[in-house]
Amino acid sequence: MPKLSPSSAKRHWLVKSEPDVFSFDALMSRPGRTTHWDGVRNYQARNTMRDDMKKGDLVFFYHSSADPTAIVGTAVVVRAGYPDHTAIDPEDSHFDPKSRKEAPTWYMVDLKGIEKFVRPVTLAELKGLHGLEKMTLLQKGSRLSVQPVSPSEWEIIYALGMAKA
DNA sequence: GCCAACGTTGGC
DNA sequence: GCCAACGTTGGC
Repeated sequence: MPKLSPSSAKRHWLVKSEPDVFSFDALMSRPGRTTHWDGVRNYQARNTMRDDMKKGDLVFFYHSSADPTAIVGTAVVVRAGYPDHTAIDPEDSHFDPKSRKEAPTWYMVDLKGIEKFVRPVTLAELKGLHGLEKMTLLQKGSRLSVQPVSPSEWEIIYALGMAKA
């Protein structure tokens, strides 16, 4: 028998990062391959991190403003949403005077890198794949930096990323 | 560097 | 509540 699953099924997500700012390799080089996903200042992405991302959920790591733009690896949520302390630090570039310690506006999660893809799965390639027509990343004008990935989308992309060339 | 698309702010 | 102006994102 499989282990009893928690109350809700594991979900899948995608986070964007500019590799010049914080790359997947940088994540894998951190102690414990783990980082705070801080600095997100968009309400929809905030809601996702605060309300929906749970420990154990799997995450694609996407390089934006890169050459090429691509999904480059996987991570796992190791801590669910909690207040983003950079929002209440006046010295921090992500400081937001509207956020207060007693009533945080912004949230973050902790991510741990799992696997670097054998090869990047580029945005250009994703656009041509059957089964990804509804993927949030591929919707016109989509700019969400934290977004959902469906189980079938995850399967298609993961298989490509981990396939021996 | 350009610019389309989006989110936020603030005047009214 | 409307909407113009502005700032940001992010592909190209």
